[in-house]
Amino acid sequence: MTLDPDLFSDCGTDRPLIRIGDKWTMKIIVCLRDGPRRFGELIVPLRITAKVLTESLRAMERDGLLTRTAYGENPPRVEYALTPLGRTLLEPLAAICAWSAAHQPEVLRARSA
Amino acid sequence: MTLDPDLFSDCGTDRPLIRIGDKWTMKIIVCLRDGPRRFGELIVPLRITAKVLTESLRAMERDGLLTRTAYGENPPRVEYALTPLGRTLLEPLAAICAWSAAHQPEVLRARSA
DNA sequence: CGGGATCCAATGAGATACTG
DNA sequence: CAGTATCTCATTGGATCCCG
Repeated sequence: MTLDPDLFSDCGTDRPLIRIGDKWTMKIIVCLRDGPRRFGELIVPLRITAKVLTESLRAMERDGLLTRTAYGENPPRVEYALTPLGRTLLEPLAAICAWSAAHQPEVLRARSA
Repeated sequence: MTLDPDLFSDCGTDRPLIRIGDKWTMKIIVCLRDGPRRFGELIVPLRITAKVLTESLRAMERDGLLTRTAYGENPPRVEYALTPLGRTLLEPLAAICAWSAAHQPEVLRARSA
């Protein structure tokens, strides 16, 4: 059987809906797993610049994956927290992590050959 | 509890091992799911240029996800097939597809708001 | 502290033309 | 048919400086 020429026509854009494989989305999800975090708290483990972190957080906020809460204090304090929707991403994330953990050596062996 | 500054230090590179979210890898896996396919057969549903398809296939071959078999015929015939390792990617792929199918409307609603 | 503004480098990927 | 060779462009992400 030959492949359907329109096999991927229902994908909307040509990218997957959520850029699940981009550099930051999944790592941010992991960082927020155990509760809300502040901007400066996220910067440290991610080793990300403020600009890129801001862009990533805004994009995830637009998609309903997390919420941004600014408290009118001085110095300013802002907290980011996963929404229930964002939390559902933990499941496919776990599947990818499991695959990676299970097959990483195999890939590295193939790559070095 | 504050975040471990070295939370992601064991990730090797800063990218996930397999670029599971890049534009082509997963789509190619889907195309090869039901058996070997020829180069020209892959081009049609993917709507990809020959150059990019070649690059993607070579990268996946290096990682041991698929095999390339050239038959010494004229006109040339080349077939690509998933390895057992490549086939194991179908599982996390299914998890992502399930998430996308389940939550796509929700994301689109958030995005348009 | 939590950004915004600006500039810049690397990568991915498309278009086009050519070939064994 | 199954590529290769160039060229070009858009996007991502990093560096640096500045601000309320």
